[in-house]
Amino acid sequence: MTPQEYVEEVLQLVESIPEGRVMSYGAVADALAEASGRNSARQVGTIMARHGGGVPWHRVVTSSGRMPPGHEQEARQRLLSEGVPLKGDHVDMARARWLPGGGTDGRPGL
DNA sequence: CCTATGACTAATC
DNA sequence: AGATTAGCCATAG
Repeated sequence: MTPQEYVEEVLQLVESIPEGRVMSYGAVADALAEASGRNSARQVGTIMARHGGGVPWHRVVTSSGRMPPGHEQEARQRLLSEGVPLKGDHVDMARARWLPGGGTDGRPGL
């Protein structure tokens, strides 16, 4: 698994995130750990910073629901437009968190 | 090989 | 709830 292939995997997963849902960097890293062998939230963040253009990067936030520095306003706008549950200036991770392969919405209970 | 860095995370204060 | 600290880990020099 070359670094660029890992990047492709990350981008692919990010694109698979449905509207109104988000994933944390750690979740992305964890989900791709199976397909890539590595896992680290920082890695995913760095990859998004470099290659995040072209995918709905705003659907990827920190575990606290914070948005990438320098794009807070941008991300907030997009998330709001897509119906992502926001909690003031950050994403309501309790509701917006999404996991791949969870079916159509992946939301357990609630 | 060692050091520095970063769109992270979790624990404390 | 915001700020700080320490841990983590791959990439780049």
